[in-house]
Amino acid sequence: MRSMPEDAHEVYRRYLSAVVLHGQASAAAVGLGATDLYAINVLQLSGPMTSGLLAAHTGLTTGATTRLIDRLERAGHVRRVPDPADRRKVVIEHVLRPIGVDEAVDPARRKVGEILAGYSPDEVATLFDYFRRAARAYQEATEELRTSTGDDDG
Amino acid sequence: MRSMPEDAHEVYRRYLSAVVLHGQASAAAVGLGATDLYAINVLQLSGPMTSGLLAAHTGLTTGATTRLIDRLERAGHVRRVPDPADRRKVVIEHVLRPIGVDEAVDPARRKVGEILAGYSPDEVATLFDYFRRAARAYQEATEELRTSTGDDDG
DNA sequence: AAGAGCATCTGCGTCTGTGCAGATATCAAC
DNA sequence: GTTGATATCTGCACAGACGCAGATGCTCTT
Repeated sequence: MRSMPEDAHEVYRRYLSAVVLHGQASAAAVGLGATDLYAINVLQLSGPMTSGLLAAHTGLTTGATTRLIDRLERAGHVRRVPDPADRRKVVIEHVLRPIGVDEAVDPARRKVGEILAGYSPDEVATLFDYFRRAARAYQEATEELRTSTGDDDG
Repeated sequence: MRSMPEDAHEVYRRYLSAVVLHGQASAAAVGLGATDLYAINVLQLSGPMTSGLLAAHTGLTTGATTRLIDRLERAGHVRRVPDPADRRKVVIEHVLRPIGVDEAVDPARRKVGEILAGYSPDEVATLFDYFRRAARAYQEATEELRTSTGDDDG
């Protein structure tokens, strides 16, 4: 705690804003809406899942989820894969290289790559350790959010 | 480069997804839409600005921006402040403690705080150095995105 | 093989967000 | 003080996304 900079709060807030802002901007750049981006992130994080499970994760009804998947599939972001074990189910897979997403994200990726290249191996190890831990922390925090808002409120 | 872990790409992708996902989830938890969140992030990053400037930043028309500000102001996220120098202008200020945003973000903040507390002072310094650099990098990348998409495409 | 239950899809109505164009208030120049 | 330009706001209409409820196809039990 005491080792953190004075303006830690502010620095971190700005950092988060920048990351989220960029995420949205890149989504908008390839014609994605909020829910669509949300769903793609869910699929990236948790891996392929059925339509119903995706509905539960996003908090949408199954009907709305079908439309969501329609949009994503039409845009080439996901793929419908029939579940061989249960032919009623449809597994939604995130397609890693859709239309222009990589190109949209590329500038940021290159910039971050350059930044990371400037650190020593030990420092890079620290950073990636943080990335792993923070990813899990945010994932848990997100689930808590969804739980608390999805239960009593609409 | 060579010091990065094998799965650096994957780790970082998951990290980014988690952060963006959490950003959207917390926004949704307090009833914010995509553009609204976007605008708030812009205001957090770049500070108070006029309605027209915000319109330029978000890529919306001035009319849509007025509505956007209406929503944000009604929800208590921003405040309209008349510009004393030019009474035609309205400066939009981000209000730091709106309704339940802090509470929504609190779980994540606490988790990240605990993670950061586990690092040595040197490591924390490295992390915050990264936060600063990365924030700028993402900000620049976002502007590049907006420029390339806002020019020729709608 | 028949019936009950589950997962996903489709039709329809509603609500929100956005663009467009004109209106209003203010500033700058003469 | 008047005129032209600028910044923001308002009326109207359209497009997109969502919920609801019924339909379809599949699975499991009997």
